[in-house]
Amino acid sequence: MNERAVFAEIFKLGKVSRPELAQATGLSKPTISMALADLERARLVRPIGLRTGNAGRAALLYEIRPQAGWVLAVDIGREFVRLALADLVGDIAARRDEPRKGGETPDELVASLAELTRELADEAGASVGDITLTVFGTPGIHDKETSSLQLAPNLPGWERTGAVELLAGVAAGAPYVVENDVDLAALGEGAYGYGQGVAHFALVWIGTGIGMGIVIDGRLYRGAQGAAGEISYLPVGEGDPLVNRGRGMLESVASADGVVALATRLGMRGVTSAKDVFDAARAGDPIADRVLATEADHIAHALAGVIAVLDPELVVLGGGIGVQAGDLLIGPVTDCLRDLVALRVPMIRASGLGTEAVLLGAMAVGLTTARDLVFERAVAQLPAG
Amino acid sequence: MNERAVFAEIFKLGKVSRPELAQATGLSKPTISMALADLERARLVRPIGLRTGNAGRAALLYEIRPQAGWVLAVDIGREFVRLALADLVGDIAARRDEPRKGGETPDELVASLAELTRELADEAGASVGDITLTVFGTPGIHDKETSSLQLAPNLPGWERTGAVELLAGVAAGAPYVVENDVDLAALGEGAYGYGQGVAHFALVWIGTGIGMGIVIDGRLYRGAQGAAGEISYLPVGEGDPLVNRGRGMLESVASADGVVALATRLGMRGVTSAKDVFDAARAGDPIADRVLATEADHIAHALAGVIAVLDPELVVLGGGIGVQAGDLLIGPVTDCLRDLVALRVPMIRASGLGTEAVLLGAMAVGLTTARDLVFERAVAQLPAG
DNA sequence: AGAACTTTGTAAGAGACCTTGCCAAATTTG
DNA sequence: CAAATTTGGCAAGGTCTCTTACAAAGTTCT
Repeated sequence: MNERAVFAEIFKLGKVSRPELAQATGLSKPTISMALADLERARLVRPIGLRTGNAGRAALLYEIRPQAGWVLAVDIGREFVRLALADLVGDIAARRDEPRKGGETPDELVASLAELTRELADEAGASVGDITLTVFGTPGIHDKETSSLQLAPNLPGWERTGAVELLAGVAAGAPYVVENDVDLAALGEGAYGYGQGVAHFALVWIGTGIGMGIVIDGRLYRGAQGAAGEISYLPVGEGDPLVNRGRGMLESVASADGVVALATRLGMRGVTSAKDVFDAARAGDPIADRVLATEADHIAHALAGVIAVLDPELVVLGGGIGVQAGDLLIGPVTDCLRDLVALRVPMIRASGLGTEAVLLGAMAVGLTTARDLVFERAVAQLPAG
Repeated sequence: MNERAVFAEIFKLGKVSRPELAQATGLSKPTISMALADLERARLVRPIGLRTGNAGRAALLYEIRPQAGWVLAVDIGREFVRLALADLVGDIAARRDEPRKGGETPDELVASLAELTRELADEAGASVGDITLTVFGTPGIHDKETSSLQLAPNLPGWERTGAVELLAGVAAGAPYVVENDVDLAALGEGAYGYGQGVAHFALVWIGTGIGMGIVIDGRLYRGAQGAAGEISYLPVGEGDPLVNRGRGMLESVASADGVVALATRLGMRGVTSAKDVFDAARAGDPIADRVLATEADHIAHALAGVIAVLDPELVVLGGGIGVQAGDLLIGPVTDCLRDLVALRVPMIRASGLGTEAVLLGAMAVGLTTARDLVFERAVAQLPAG
């Protein structure tokens, strides 16, 4: 139908008049009026007032009715659970970061998420039943065959068949999507970060673990098993690959733990986190400098492989290390890549989204999906209403 | 329009009756009749006769008019130039393999290709002017900005700005497409080989050089600069990466030259080509076995990186080494990958298309593009005719 | 061999949908 | 306050496709 095109256009343009819609969609005025009447009956859009100031008659402006749908985004991280509830236009009405207790069973986690969701809905002046769609960002790989999470050691119990289906209980049975957290961060980068308007890019996530989200033609690429971008297993650095089985070579040398281990090995004292090393480097500590140089070298070698395969236009560094030390790493990594890459080195940038990347990505996916859902549902019952 | 759907369906089904088309497209019988009348007036399809045998009235069968378009596929290889001329349904009407003189200038090469094209057109009972589209497969990367070929040392002179435009002269100014040969081989594998029906796969080409073609969602993925899959630069094997600058580490250890070099280093005598080594291995030569094992190991390590990034459903080995030694390599490579890959190892197969892969891929691209071209052209002048 | 049945192809009618053209309403500008 | 301009609504017309009905041409059964 034509209503779909009009609906999509209103999202793109915000407050908009009929003639503007006609212009944008290429449809005629009567068609636009008809479509708007239907959309208004379906309570998807609403008139917002007159725009005066231009010559001629004042135009009646329409906008999406924000309360036509609600999206809940949930980032299930290692230490925190983050939630955001937004209306259909994407304005976040309620937000919460909650430290995780650790070692919860799936049931316990779902129960606490459900409680938080109720609180958020209250705060937003909505009810849990109004939630159109929930998007969960989790570590590991969501195996849809068995509804379980693989390769997610920090979520014990979720590797069991059917465990993922428990998440339906968070928002009273509303539809939900489960996506890898790094993949969501990549989508967040594409929607709100440096990936805007870039067709092909990769987000490399370096933190406690290492992963990569790949965006091709503006859409997430997951691979055949949903394991695309699992670069923690890239053969990088010295040593027998078999020694590090199960964790991945790149991950063991380049992750936060790897940075701390190397710093300690080189003689730094009192280092308990990667951030300590970066702070020391900023203060001019020569050992920390060497650690950083080694880290940049490892990252560059990993990126060389990624670039050879994918030839992206842009690589964004995210995750704990990307956020904390991105500014220190971009330069050396780019320099090192010049020696490793055949053609032009793609842009390398540090993510500006910080710890919000996953949640923002979840919201971006959720909003586009929710818009389709809401439209489908409303149009299905249009003839009756 | 609806004619497009009907046209596409006839390609898929071959000889087909109106009721079958109605069934397949979901359109009604009168609509099909109308569309067929238009297509016939445009000389895109033709009635081919009655099908009797079924109960009821005999159905009039229609098919694509093969002479409605011609596609020329050209594989510009290192030692040979291969050409094939096919009609719009894909039947190859004329075929030619010509050894290259070596060291030709672009003008000389184009002139000899143009002469061969004339001969092929004669053989096929067509004229050069009938050719709808030409597809060229070349080594290196086609830079569309400058109309030149990069990273193609075997095609001297083609790195100059505008050189690629000379190719228009091969088939009297008909539209043409220039694509990397390995990428075309991947598309060939997708259209006629093991890649049929596989959404995400990679074709790894190992011969004199090394490359990879990536198919994602059934379509070729080229990357931002057209350099996706240039895996010759993957950091694999021992040694200083800088030593092998310009050639790529993987390429220097795993290509045909690399195999010969390793065999000689390990003490084999009289080895001049990789094929000698494989023949010896088949005859039970222990040194050749070791060379093969090493080769399998190198390939597996390279594939481990590719798989970690792309998570393909299938990896096909092609090119000289893939074709000659695919059967010997598949086993050891797969075994080795089990130790290097986190999740399930994708299928690894040796291409069955042999030296035809590039040409078949060029033909596959050419046919789909030519169908669109022919349709567009014919429908544009329909109102008049 | 002929009647009955099945399938195919065409013609006519009807309905949905969108556009064009025209006119009234509302606001700014001179 | 009138002219100009833009907006919104209404009516008529055209295009496209489907449904229905029927004629045509084959097969199968008796």
